[in-house]
Amino acid sequence: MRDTIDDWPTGRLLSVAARLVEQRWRESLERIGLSHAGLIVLHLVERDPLPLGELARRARVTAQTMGRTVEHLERSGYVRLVADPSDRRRKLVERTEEGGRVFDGIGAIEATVFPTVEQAAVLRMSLLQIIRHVGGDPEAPGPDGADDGPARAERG
Amino acid sequence: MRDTIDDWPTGRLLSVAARLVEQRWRESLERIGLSHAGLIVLHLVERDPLPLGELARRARVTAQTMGRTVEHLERSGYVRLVADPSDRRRKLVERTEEGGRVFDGIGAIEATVFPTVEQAAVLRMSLLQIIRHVGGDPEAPGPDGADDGPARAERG
DNA sequence: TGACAATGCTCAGCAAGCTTAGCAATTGGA
DNA sequence: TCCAATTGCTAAGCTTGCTGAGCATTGTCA
Repeated sequence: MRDTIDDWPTGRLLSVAARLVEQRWRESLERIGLSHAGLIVLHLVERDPLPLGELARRARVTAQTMGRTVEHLERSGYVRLVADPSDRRRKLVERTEEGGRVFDGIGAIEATVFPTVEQAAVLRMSLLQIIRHVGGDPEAPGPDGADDGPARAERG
Repeated sequence: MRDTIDDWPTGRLLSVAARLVEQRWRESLERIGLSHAGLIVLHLVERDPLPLGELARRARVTAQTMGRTVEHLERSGYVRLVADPSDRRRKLVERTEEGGRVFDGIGAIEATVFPTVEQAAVLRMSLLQIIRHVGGDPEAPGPDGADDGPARAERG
């Protein structure tokens, strides 16, 4: 009875699948100096600049992690940090032209990176359920401010 | 039109969901000095000791990463490293009694950590599809040796 | 047998999660 | 007005992914 992955708990399958897909992304992204985390940021600031903390909330990571990811993006020239005149504690993250070009070119390969699954819609729905259940819903505050609930700080 | 997570690509949802679930695990595991990665190892060596490389293949991580995870487990006293007399390059990873006790106590909380999803069976099937598609099937060699395919080295 | 390739593991270094601790700016109440 | 709490971000340190490089052992073949 050779141990087989079919018996693994779902949480473990989730971790492994996510890691493998992220790795596959890395293979596509590394040649343009972008990471999967950076890709998410470029996506989030597609329309308007956002403060660092708001980015963190939306991506469900801590402000510290987001700070470092943005720092790398900035070094690559894909985003720019702008001081918020209305609140000097804040730094707004803004996409550069180069960042926009790179991001727009990526949409095409998105389909080739993520493998085809039979019941994709159900998969999406399940993942959203998990995220909502475990991670809360940090999108309530809205893009123009961050006055509402903390992202996932209810455990600190 | 406030940006909402529902529009995110599935790969990104997968990453976020996996991370959130892993964090929840950490909250339960940290008080006993165990990590999610360590938990997987304790699971894999439940029956018999396995060489480090075989563990890496089954968990779909690199040998270096597995080496470090096992090192931490060893420091916590949950596994033991035994030299393989038949191949002195190898180190067999073996669960200690303490490791067995801890692992057995964890099964109970497994259900409380992973949230309930409506179509759990479809979710599992989808995750397995992704893993098989992206990560290959490194379980072919069998537990008593590692003579077959490399885990995910076809890209090196 | 002796040289070369393959295998198993380790070391060093990077990215991206996390935590705790801390500084600066803003807000709010006495 | 002024002090204290809150908020936004940074610093330092840990784990776990990764890569590339390197050492020891084993296997293979001339």
